[in-house]
Amino acid sequence: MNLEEAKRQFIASWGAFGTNWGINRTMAQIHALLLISPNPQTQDDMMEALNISRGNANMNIRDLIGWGLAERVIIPGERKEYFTAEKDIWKVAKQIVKERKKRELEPMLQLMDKLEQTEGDKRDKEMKTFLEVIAGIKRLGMQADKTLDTLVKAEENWFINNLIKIFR
Amino acid sequence: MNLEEAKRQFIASWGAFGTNWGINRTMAQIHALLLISPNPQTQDDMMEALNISRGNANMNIRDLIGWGLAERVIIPGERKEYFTAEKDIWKVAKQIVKERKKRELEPMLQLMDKLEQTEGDKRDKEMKTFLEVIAGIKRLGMQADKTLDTLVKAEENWFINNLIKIFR
DNA sequence: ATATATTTTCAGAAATATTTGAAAGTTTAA
DNA sequence: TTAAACTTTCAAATATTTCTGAAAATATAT
Repeated sequence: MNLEEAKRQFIASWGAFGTNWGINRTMAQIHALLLISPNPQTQDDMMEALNISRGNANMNIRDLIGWGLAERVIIPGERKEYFTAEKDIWKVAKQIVKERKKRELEPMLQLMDKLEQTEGDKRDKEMKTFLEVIAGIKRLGMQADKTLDTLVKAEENWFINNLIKIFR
Repeated sequence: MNLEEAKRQFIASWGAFGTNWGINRTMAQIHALLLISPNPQTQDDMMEALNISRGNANMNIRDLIGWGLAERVIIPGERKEYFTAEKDIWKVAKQIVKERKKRELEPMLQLMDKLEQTEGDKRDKEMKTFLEVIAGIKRLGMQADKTLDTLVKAEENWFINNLIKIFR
Protein backbone atom coordinates (compact mmCIF):
# COMPACT_ATOMS: atom_id res chain seq x y z
CA MET A 1 0.00 0.00 0.00
CA ASN A 2 1.31 3.46 -0.80
CA LEU A 3 1.17 6.50 1.41
CA GLU A 4 -1.79 8.16 -0.26
CA GLU A 5 -3.92 5.07 0.01
CA ALA A 6 -2.84 4.51 3.62
CA LYS A 7 -3.74 8.07 4.57
CA ARG A 8 -7.10 7.75 2.91
CA GLN A 9 -7.82 4.59 4.84
CA PHE A 10 -6.60 6.00 8.12
CA ILE A 11 -8.86 9.03 7.80
CA ALA A 12 -11.87 6.96 6.81
CA SER A 13 -11.38 4.49 9.65
CA TRP A 14 -10.76 7.15 12.23
CA GLY A 15 -14.02 8.74 11.16
CA ALA A 16 -15.94 5.49 11.43
CA PHE A 17 -14.31 4.78 14.75
CA GLY A 18 -15.36 8.16 16.09
CA THR A 19 -18.92 7.46 15.08
CA ASN A 20 -19.04 4.49 17.47
CA TRP A 21 -18.05 6.79 20.29
CA GLY A 22 -20.55 9.54 19.75
CA ILE A 23 -18.13 11.76 17.85
CA ASN A 24 -19.19 13.07 14.52
CA ARG A 25 -17.51 11.62 11.51
CA THR A 26 -16.21 14.88 10.09
CA MET A 27 -14.70 16.02 13.35
CA ALA A 28 -12.84 12.74 13.68
CA GLN A 29 -11.69 12.92 10.07
CA ILE A 30 -10.39 16.44 10.43
CA HIS A 31 -8.55 15.35 13.52
CA ALA A 32 -7.08 12.40 11.66
CA LEU A 33 -5.99 14.64 8.81
CA LEU A 34 -4.27 17.07 11.15
CA LEU A 35 -2.59 14.23 13.02
CA ILE A 36 -0.86 12.96 9.93
CA SER A 37 -0.10 16.34 8.39
CA PRO A 38 3.47 17.45 9.08
CA ASN A 39 2.50 21.07 8.43
CA PRO A 40 -0.39 23.18 9.63
CA GLN A 41 -3.41 23.14 7.33
CA THR A 42 -5.87 25.79 6.30
CA GLN A 43 -9.61 25.35 6.23
CA ASP A 44 -9.45 25.19 2.46
CA ASP A 45 -6.82 22.46 2.59
CA MET A 46 -9.15 20.39 4.72
CA MET A 47 -12.20 21.11 2.59
CA GLU A 48 -10.33 19.82 -0.39
CA ALA A 49 -8.70 16.82 1.30
CA LEU A 50 -11.94 15.63 2.86
CA ASN A 51 -14.39 16.87 0.28
CA ILE A 52 -16.52 18.80 2.69
CA SER A 53 -18.22 22.17 2.62
CA ARG A 54 -16.96 25.38 4.10
CA GLY A 55 -19.60 25.46 6.81
CA ASN A 56 -18.99 21.90 7.85
CA ALA A 57 -15.23 22.40 7.98
CA ASN A 58 -15.55 25.59 9.96
CA MET A 59 -17.93 24.20 12.52
CA ASN A 60 -15.95 21.03 13.14
CA ILE A 61 -12.60 22.76 13.30
CA ARG A 62 -14.03 24.94 16.00
CA ASP A 63 -15.44 21.98 17.85
CA LEU A 64 -12.03 20.33 17.72
CA ILE A 65 -10.52 23.45 19.20
CA GLY A 66 -13.20 23.35 21.89
CA TRP A 67 -12.11 19.83 22.73
CA GLY A 68 -8.53 21.04 22.99
CA LEU A 69 -7.52 18.74 20.13
CA ALA A 70 -6.56 21.35 17.56
CA GLU A 71 -5.22 24.84 17.65
CA ARG A 72 -4.85 27.88 15.49
CA VAL A 73 -1.38 28.66 14.23
CA ILE A 74 -0.38 32.08 13.01
CA ILE A 75 1.99 32.03 10.11
CA PRO A 76 3.64 35.44 9.69
CA GLY A 77 2.82 37.09 6.42
CA GLU A 78 -0.09 34.74 5.75
CA ARG A 79 -3.64 35.97 5.64
CA LYS A 80 -5.32 32.62 6.24
CA GLU A 81 -5.54 30.81 9.54
CA TYR A 82 -3.70 27.55 9.90
CA PHE A 83 -4.47 24.66 12.23
CA THR A 84 -2.50 21.84 13.83
CA ALA A 85 -3.15 18.97 16.19
CA GLU A 86 -1.04 17.60 19.00
CA LYS A 87 0.73 14.54 17.62
CA ASP A 88 1.67 12.87 20.87
CA ILE A 89 -1.10 10.32 21.14
CA TRP A 90 -0.71 9.95 24.86
CA LYS A 91 -1.42 13.64 25.27
CA VAL A 92 -4.34 13.39 22.88
CA ALA A 93 -5.82 10.53 24.88
CA LYS A 94 -5.39 12.44 28.12
CA GLN A 95 -7.10 15.46 26.66
CA ILE A 96 -10.07 13.38 25.49
CA VAL A 97 -10.38 11.73 28.88
CA LYS A 98 -10.26 15.10 30.57
CA GLU A 99 -12.98 16.57 28.40
CA ARG A 100 -15.33 13.62 28.55
CA LYS A 101 -14.91 13.47 32.28
CA LYS A 102 -15.91 17.09 32.56
CA ARG A 103 -18.73 16.92 30.04
CA GLU A 104 -20.27 13.62 31.05
CA LEU A 105 -18.99 11.96 34.18
CA GLU A 106 -19.36 15.00 36.39
CA PRO A 107 -22.93 15.82 35.31
CA MET A 108 -23.85 12.17 35.78
CA LEU A 109 -22.56 12.16 39.32
CA GLN A 110 -24.61 15.25 40.04
CA LEU A 111 -27.69 13.46 38.81
CA MET A 112 -26.96 10.49 41.05
CA ASP A 113 -26.65 12.81 44.03
CA LYS A 114 -30.04 14.19 43.22
CA LEU A 115 -31.66 10.80 42.65
CA GLU A 116 -30.20 9.54 45.88
CA GLN A 117 -32.49 11.98 47.68
CA THR A 118 -35.61 10.27 46.35
CA GLU A 119 -38.19 10.06 49.07
CA GLY A 120 -40.05 6.93 50.00
CA ASP A 121 -40.15 3.86 52.17
CA LYS A 122 -36.72 2.27 52.12
CA ARG A 123 -38.18 -1.10 52.97
CA ASP A 124 -40.17 -1.11 49.76
CA LYS A 125 -38.53 -3.48 47.29
CA GLU A 126 -38.83 -1.10 44.35
CA MET A 127 -37.30 1.67 46.39
CA LYS A 128 -34.54 -0.51 47.71
CA THR A 129 -33.48 -1.75 44.28
CA PHE A 130 -33.52 1.75 42.88
CA LEU A 131 -31.41 3.23 45.64
CA GLU A 132 -28.92 0.40 45.47
CA VAL A 133 -28.41 0.87 41.77
CA ILE A 134 -27.99 4.62 42.18
CA ALA A 135 -25.52 4.11 45.00
CA GLY A 136 -23.58 1.60 42.91
CA ILE A 137 -23.35 3.92 39.94
CA LYS A 138 -22.29 6.76 42.16
CA ARG A 139 -19.62 4.71 43.81
CA LEU A 140 -18.19 3.47 40.52
CA GLY A 141 -18.42 6.95 39.04
CA MET A 142 -16.52 8.46 41.92
CA GLN A 143 -13.80 5.87 41.66
CA ALA A 144 -13.52 6.44 37.94
CA ASP A 145 -13.43 10.16 38.51
CA LYS A 146 -10.57 9.96 40.95
CA THR A 147 -8.64 7.46 38.89
CA LEU A 148 -9.00 9.43 35.68
CA ASP A 149 -8.01 12.60 37.48
CA THR A 150 -4.74 11.06 38.42
CA LEU A 151 -4.38 9.53 35.01
CA VAL A 152 -4.52 12.89 33.25
CA LYS A 153 -1.79 14.17 35.48
CA ALA A 154 0.42 11.17 34.92
CA GLU A 155 3.35 11.00 32.57
CA GLU A 156 3.36 8.32 29.96
CA ASN A 157 6.36 6.38 31.13
CA TRP A 158 5.25 6.51 34.65
CA PHE A 159 1.92 5.19 33.54
CA ILE A 160 3.32 2.35 31.48
CA ASN A 161 5.89 1.29 33.97
CA ASN A 162 3.65 1.29 36.97
CA LEU A 163 0.29 0.40 35.67
CA ILE A 164 1.35 -2.52 33.58
CA LYS A 165 3.43 -3.84 36.42
CA ILE A 166 0.51 -3.57 38.79
CA PHE A 167 -1.91 -5.13 36.38
CA ARG A 168 0.04 -8.28 35.80
CA MET B 1 -38.94 13.74 44.38
CA ASN B 2 -40.93 10.54 44.52
CA LEU B 3 -39.87 7.15 43.22
CA GLU B 4 -41.87 7.22 40.00
CA GLU B 5 -40.46 10.57 39.01
CA ALA B 6 -36.94 9.50 39.95
CA LYS B 7 -37.22 6.34 37.87
CA ARG B 8 -38.50 8.30 34.91
CA GLN B 9 -35.59 10.66 35.15
CA PHE B 10 -33.03 7.93 35.59
CA ILE B 11 -34.24 6.12 32.50
CA ALA B 12 -34.31 9.28 30.41
CA SER B 13 -30.83 10.31 31.50
CA TRP B 14 -29.34 6.89 31.03
CA GLY B 15 -30.71 6.94 27.51
CA ALA B 16 -29.24 10.36 26.78
CA PHE B 17 -25.97 9.32 28.34
CA GLY B 18 -25.78 6.22 26.15
CA THR B 19 -26.28 8.38 23.09
CA ASN B 20 -23.02 10.21 23.83
CA TRP B 21 -21.22 6.91 23.74
CA GLY B 22 -22.59 5.54 20.51
CA ILE B 23 -25.25 3.42 22.18
CA ASN B 24 -28.78 3.76 20.96
CA ARG B 25 -31.20 5.47 23.22
CA THR B 26 -33.72 2.66 23.47
CA MET B 27 -31.13 0.05 24.29
CA ALA B 28 -29.79 2.21 27.11
CA GLN B 29 -33.30 2.88 28.39
CA ILE B 30 -34.22 -0.78 28.43
CA HIS B 31 -31.04 -1.44 30.30
CA ALA B 32 -31.86 1.29 32.80
CA LEU B 33 -35.35 -0.11 33.27
CA LEU B 34 -34.05 -3.60 33.93
CA LEU B 35 -31.41 -2.28 36.31
CA ILE B 36 -33.96 -0.70 38.58
CA SER B 37 -36.59 -3.44 38.29
CA PRO B 38 -36.49 -5.81 41.24
CA ASN B 39 -38.29 -8.47 39.18
CA PRO B 40 -37.73 -9.78 35.68
CA GLN B 41 -39.73 -7.97 33.01
CA THR B 42 -41.48 -9.14 29.88
CA GLN B 43 -41.22 -7.50 26.51
CA ASP B 44 -44.72 -6.15 26.98
CA ASP B 45 -43.80 -4.65 30.34
CA MET B 46 -40.99 -2.78 28.68
CA MET B 47 -43.08 -1.68 25.72
CA GLU B 48 -45.53 -0.16 28.11
CA ALA B 49 -43.00 1.37 30.50
CA LEU B 50 -40.98 2.98 27.73
CA ASN B 51 -43.70 3.55 25.18
CA ILE B 52 -41.98 1.75 22.38
CA SER B 53 -43.11 -0.63 19.68
CA ARG B 54 -42.87 -4.39 19.71
CA GLY B 55 -40.21 -4.51 17.03
CA ASN B 56 -38.06 -1.92 18.70
CA ALA B 57 -38.31 -3.64 22.07
CA ASN B 58 -37.50 -7.01 20.61
CA MET B 59 -34.50 -5.84 18.63
CA ASN B 60 -32.96 -3.90 21.49
CA ILE B 61 -33.55 -6.59 24.07
CA ARG B 62 -31.68 -8.93 21.82
CA ASP B 63 -28.86 -6.45 21.34
CA LEU B 64 -28.58 -6.11 25.09
CA ILE B 65 -28.31 -9.85 25.40
CA GLY B 66 -25.63 -9.78 22.70
CA TRP B 67 -23.70 -7.30 24.82
CA GLY B 68 -24.05 -9.65 27.79
CA LEU B 69 -25.99 -7.00 29.71
CA ALA B 70 -29.35 -8.76 29.94
CA GLU B 71 -30.49 -12.31 30.03
CA ARG B 72 -33.58 -14.39 29.55
CA VAL B 73 -35.18 -15.81 32.64
CA ILE B 74 -37.53 -18.75 32.54
CA ILE B 75 -40.35 -18.53 35.01
CA PRO B 76 -41.96 -21.95 35.50
CA GLY B 77 -45.56 -22.02 34.42
CA GLU B 78 -45.25 -18.78 32.46
CA ARG B 79 -45.59 -18.67 28.73
CA LYS B 80 -43.85 -15.35 28.18
CA GLU B 81 -40.14 -14.76 28.34
CA TYR B 82 -38.78 -12.62 31.12
CA PHE B 83 -35.57 -10.58 31.16
CA THR B 84 -33.22 -9.28 33.83
CA ALA B 85 -29.99 -7.33 34.00
CA GLU B 86 -26.98 -7.76 36.22
CA LYS B 87 -27.32 -5.20 39.00
CA ASP B 88 -23.72 -5.13 40.21
CA ILE B 89 -22.47 -2.03 38.41
CA TRP B 90 -18.88 -3.09 38.61
CA LYS B 91 -19.72 -6.25 36.70
CA VAL B 92 -21.75 -4.24 34.21
CA ALA B 93 -18.83 -1.88 33.61
CA LYS B 94 -16.44 -4.79 33.15
CA GLN B 95 -18.76 -6.40 30.66
CA ILE B 96 -19.04 -3.20 28.63
CA VAL B 97 -15.28 -2.74 28.61
CA LYS B 98 -14.82 -6.33 27.51
CA GLU B 99 -17.25 -5.99 24.62
CA ARG B 100 -16.03 -2.67 23.35
CA LYS B 101 -12.48 -3.87 23.52
CA LYS B 102 -13.38 -6.86 21.38
CA ARG B 103 -15.55 -4.93 18.96
CA GLU B 104 -13.44 -1.83 18.52
CA LEU B 105 -9.99 -1.83 20.04
CA GLU B 106 -8.91 -5.11 18.55
CA PRO B 107 -10.04 -4.27 14.99
CA MET B 108 -8.33 -0.90 15.31
CA LEU B 109 -5.05 -2.50 16.27
CA GLN B 110 -5.30 -4.77 13.26
CA LEU B 111 -5.72 -1.74 11.05
CA MET B 112 -2.65 -0.10 12.58
CA ASP B 113 -0.63 -3.23 11.89
CA LYS B 114 -1.68 -3.04 8.28
CA LEU B 115 -1.01 0.69 7.95
CA GLU B 116 2.39 0.25 9.51
CA GLN B 117 3.39 -1.74 6.42
CA THR B 118 2.85 1.26 4.15
CA GLU B 119 5.63 1.43 1.59
CA GLY B 120 7.63 4.52 0.82
CA ASP B 121 10.70 6.53 1.61
CA LYS B 122 11.01 6.79 5.35
CA ARG B 123 13.03 9.98 5.05
CA ASP B 124 10.09 11.72 3.42
CA LYS B 125 8.50 14.05 5.94
CA GLU B 126 4.94 13.03 5.09
CA MET B 127 5.86 9.40 5.44
CA LYS B 128 7.69 9.95 8.67
CA THR B 129 4.84 11.81 10.33
CA PHE B 130 2.35 9.21 9.21
CA LEU B 131 4.35 6.28 10.51
CA GLU B 132 5.01 7.99 13.80
CA VAL B 133 1.33 8.61 14.39
CA ILE B 134 0.44 5.04 13.49
CA ALA B 135 3.15 3.72 15.79
CA GLY B 136 1.93 5.97 18.59
CA ILE B 137 -1.65 4.82 18.25
CA LYS B 138 -0.56 1.23 18.12
CA ARG B 139 1.55 1.60 21.20
CA LEU B 140 -1.20 3.30 23.19
CA GLY B 141 -3.75 0.80 21.93
CA MET B 142 -1.64 -2.13 23.00
CA GLN B 143 -1.15 -0.66 26.45
CA ALA B 144 -4.84 -0.05 26.78
CA ASP B 145 -5.56 -3.54 25.57
CA LYS B 146 -3.32 -5.12 28.17
CA THR B 147 -4.53 -2.89 30.94
CA LEU B 148 -8.18 -3.45 30.19
CA ASP B 149 -7.59 -7.16 29.93
CA THR B 150 -6.32 -7.21 33.46
CA LEU B 151 -9.05 -4.87 34.56
CA VAL B 152 -11.81 -7.20 33.43
CA LYS B 153 -10.23 -9.99 35.39
CA ALA B 154 -9.84 -7.90 38.51
CA GLU B 155 -12.09 -7.97 41.51
CA GLU B 156 -13.61 -4.73 42.61
CA ASN B 157 -11.89 -4.39 45.94
CA TRP B 158 -8.61 -5.39 44.56
CA PHE B 159 -9.05 -2.73 41.94
CA ILE B 160 -10.07 0.00 44.30
CA ASN B 161 -7.46 -0.70 46.88
CA ASN B 162 -4.56 -0.97 44.53
CA LEU B 163 -5.37 1.42 41.81
CA ILE B 164 -6.37 4.28 43.99
CA LYS B 165 -3.32 3.80 46.11
CA ILE B 166 -1.09 3.80 43.06
CA PHE B 167 -2.74 6.79 41.53
CA ARG B 168 -2.27 9.11 44.42
C1' DA C 1 -12.57 54.90 3.00
C1' DT C 2 -12.94 51.08 -0.12
C1' DA C 3 -12.01 46.81 -1.84
C1' DT C 4 -10.66 42.22 -1.10
C1' DA C 5 -9.82 38.19 1.58
C1' DT C 6 -11.31 35.33 5.07
C1' DT C 7 -14.35 33.50 8.64
C1' DT C 8 -18.84 32.65 10.64
C1' DT C 9 -23.67 31.70 10.70
C1' DC C 10 -27.76 29.23 9.91
C1' DA C 11 -32.06 27.74 7.31
C1' DG C 12 -33.03 24.24 4.44
C1' DA C 13 -31.36 19.84 2.21
C1' DA C 14 -29.37 15.47 2.58
C1' DA C 15 -27.75 11.59 4.93
C1' DT C 16 -28.05 8.45 8.66
C1' DA C 17 -30.08 6.11 12.43
C1' DT C 18 -34.00 4.58 14.72
C1' DT C 19 -38.71 3.04 15.13
C1' DT C 20 -43.05 1.22 13.76
C1' DG C 21 -46.38 -2.28 12.85
C1' DA C 22 -48.10 -5.83 10.33
C1' DA C 23 -46.99 -10.27 8.49
C1' DA C 24 -44.39 -14.40 8.97
C1' DG C 25 -42.40 -17.62 11.99
C1' DT C 26 -42.20 -20.41 16.18
C1' DT C 27 -43.61 -22.61 20.35
C1' DT C 28 -46.86 -24.56 23.48
C1' DA C 29 -51.19 -26.52 25.14
C1' DA C 30 -55.03 -29.20 24.60
C1' DT D 1 -53.70 -31.59 14.49
C1' DT D 2 -55.25 -27.04 15.43
C1' DA D 3 -55.33 -22.81 17.45
C1' DA D 4 -53.79 -19.51 20.46
C1' DA D 5 -49.83 -17.22 22.51
C1' DC D 6 -45.83 -15.39 21.76
C1' DT D 7 -41.47 -13.91 19.15
C1' DT D 8 -39.04 -12.34 15.14
C1' DT D 9 -38.36 -9.93 10.88
C1' DC D 10 -38.00 -6.14 7.84
C1' DA D 11 -39.79 -2.57 4.47
C1' DA D 12 -41.43 1.72 5.02
C1' DA D 13 -42.10 5.76 7.98
C1' DT D 14 -40.16 8.89 11.27
C1' DA D 15 -36.83 11.18 13.84
C1' DT D 16 -32.33 12.84 14.43
C1' DT D 17 -28.04 14.33 13.05
C1' DT D 18 -25.06 16.21 9.89
C1' DC D 19 -23.93 18.96 5.87
C1' DT D 20 -24.31 22.50 2.37
C1' DG D 21 -23.87 26.93 0.42
C1' DA D 22 -24.93 31.47 0.12
C1' DA D 23 -25.30 35.60 2.81
C1' DA D 24 -23.64 38.23 6.65
C1' DA D 25 -19.95 39.50 9.49
C1' DT D 26 -15.24 40.43 10.30
C1' DA D 27 -10.47 41.34 9.32
C1' DT D 28 -6.76 43.08 6.47
C1' DA D 29 -4.51 45.60 2.80
C1' DT D 30 -4.14 49.50 -0.16
